[in-house]
Amino acid sequence: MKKITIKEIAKLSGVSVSTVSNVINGKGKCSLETREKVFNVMKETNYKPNQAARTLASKKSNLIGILFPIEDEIFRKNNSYRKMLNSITEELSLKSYDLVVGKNKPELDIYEWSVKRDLEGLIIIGDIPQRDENSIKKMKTPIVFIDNYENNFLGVNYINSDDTIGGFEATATLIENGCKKIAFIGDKDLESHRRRYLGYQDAMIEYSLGESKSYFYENSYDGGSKLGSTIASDEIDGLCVSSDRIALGVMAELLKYKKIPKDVKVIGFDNSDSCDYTTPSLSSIDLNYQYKGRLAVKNIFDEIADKKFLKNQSINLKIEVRGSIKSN
Amino acid sequence: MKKITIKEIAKLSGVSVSTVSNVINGKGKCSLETREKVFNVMKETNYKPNQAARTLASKKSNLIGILFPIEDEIFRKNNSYRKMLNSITEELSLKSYDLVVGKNKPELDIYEWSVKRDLEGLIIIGDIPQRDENSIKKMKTPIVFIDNYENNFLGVNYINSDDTIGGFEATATLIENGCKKIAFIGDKDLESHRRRYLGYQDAMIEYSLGESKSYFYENSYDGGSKLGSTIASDEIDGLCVSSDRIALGVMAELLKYKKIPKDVKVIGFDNSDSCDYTTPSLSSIDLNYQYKGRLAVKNIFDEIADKKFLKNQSINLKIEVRGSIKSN
DNA sequence: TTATTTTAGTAAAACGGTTTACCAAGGTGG
DNA sequence: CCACCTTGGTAAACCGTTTTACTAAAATAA
Repeated sequence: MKKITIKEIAKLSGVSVSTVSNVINGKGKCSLETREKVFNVMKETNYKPNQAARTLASKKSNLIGILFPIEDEIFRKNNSYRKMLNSITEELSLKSYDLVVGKNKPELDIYEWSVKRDLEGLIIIGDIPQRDENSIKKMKTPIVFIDNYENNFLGVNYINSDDTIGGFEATATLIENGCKKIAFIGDKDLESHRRRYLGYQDAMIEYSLGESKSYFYENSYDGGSKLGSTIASDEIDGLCVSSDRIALGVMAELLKYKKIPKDVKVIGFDNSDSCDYTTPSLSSIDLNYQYKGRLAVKNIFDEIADKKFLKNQSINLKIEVRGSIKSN
Repeated sequence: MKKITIKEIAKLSGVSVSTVSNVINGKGKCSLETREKVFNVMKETNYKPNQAARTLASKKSNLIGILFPIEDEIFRKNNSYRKMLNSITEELSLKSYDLVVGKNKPELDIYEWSVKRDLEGLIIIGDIPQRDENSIKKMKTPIVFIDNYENNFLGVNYINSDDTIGGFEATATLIENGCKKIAFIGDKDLESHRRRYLGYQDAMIEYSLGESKSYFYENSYDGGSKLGSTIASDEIDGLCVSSDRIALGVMAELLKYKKIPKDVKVIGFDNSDSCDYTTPSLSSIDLNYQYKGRLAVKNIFDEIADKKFLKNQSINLKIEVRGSIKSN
């Protein structure tokens, strides 16, 4: 069976190759009549243009790249990876684009990768090392950073969770549920946690509550667990915890001394799956990765289409109220 | 700055384009001298061959595709997605391949997608609908199925967890830790659970223990939770549970009546993150997705290189013993 | 010595599209 | 009626590689 190419289609529909190309891409002028004929032939023969040839000729690969962080704090302990990937591929598929996943390691030169594959856009999760900064600057195609707290490039779109507001809302929720002595727990080494702490402080001021003790510890279950008894003795009645992991650790220990949510109410961050698997279940702030992914793709398409794009975009966070705040 | 192509390299090193191509691909004959000269010029100019052109000319895209299940039972509640993706891209990067993620939805014709992108191989997770079967049969490039329990194609490589053995090992571990009356819990609708049940039965026979009651329920935390009190009254001392999700539900409820692991020992499947976030922590069988991903890529490369490949491969599962079996 | 093979390399034809420059025919305005 | 635009379409160049078929020179065999 002869391979069916654009030439074949041209021959079968009695027009030139360029006309077929024009029909495919909706460019140039062409009568309705010939357009239909060409479409019919394409349908009958089940012709699909070869992507490599198109890419070579037009520099349009219909491909955007993604790089995940090597050490990924956020993705390590929940399935945001999956949610975001799903929303990205969903959005891309609407325009027949595909997603290519690069291996984010030192050997990879981001710029060269993107040129080699003719990527039309790039999504990068997390901060990037200094070594990559030059690559980024050279890039001619749209770039979107997600969860990048550190680097600061021009002409690059940043998508970040609105952590400060998230911290505020989390705290406000506790207050509105009757808490007076609210503590914050977070990891000082993480910018996201520091921002959430700011939001927490804002809320305490806003609601005229003195700032209670706050605890900074490594972002781990055991870390939280170790804090449990301390918190019990500190007569805290509300806990705004900057990660579910810590929160679950704290809760497990704290439950030995106090009732949750009766004595102490707890809210975490990440809305990871584990939140549902404790008693009481853990209320949490959802980081909305599904939306982040979707937005990243939209931004890239907008920029490809030469529309204006926003330089910084903050993502609203949503609170999932569960048993650790309200018992039903 | 002039764009640097293979022609440029040829000119600068005073050889023909074909010689440069040969040097790049290590084909044909060529003196050490010219080889070095060409390499030097390539290094100086920082030349990287354009992938689209290579693909067009050679049909080698250095790209393999992956399709995740639309409704993914296994990936829904843990981060195997991430682990597998990491091991796949890691393995691919060793040979400068990239991974392209397709959106697995009805509109996607798997075969056409793979032809359009000149994919050199395809990894498909989970069962596929009948509609796709023809696509698979047409495919000329290697395919690897992971976690496909339903379809049965020739010339396709299947990678599956050895669920039966997993069920056996899980049960054996309970027995070796002193359990006598061991129950199995699983979801009858899931083939993986059914296989684990077989392994459970094998073990009970092997160790000359009468099969105790087994429970079948939907694969959910609440489902497990509802079973908790029943199990408490059934005087069970060991539980082989076919998913962490159910297991965590059971444990939460069961803890109201019994001590774990003293009175009842529990083991789950999936080794999800949540296992660490309970007291006691949940022992679990790891499904080894990291290895599955790695193996899938290796199989594809082997088949590309025309080596023999195994038609069916079973993946050993590893037990993570935690607090729900042994207290330390 | 001559015939034959090997080595090192080349020119040109693919690969399968897009894009540019151009053209003939038909319509329009002055 | 002529000059000019619009419409519908084409031929050929081009995108950046790989691959095929071929050759001149050097090495080896007879």
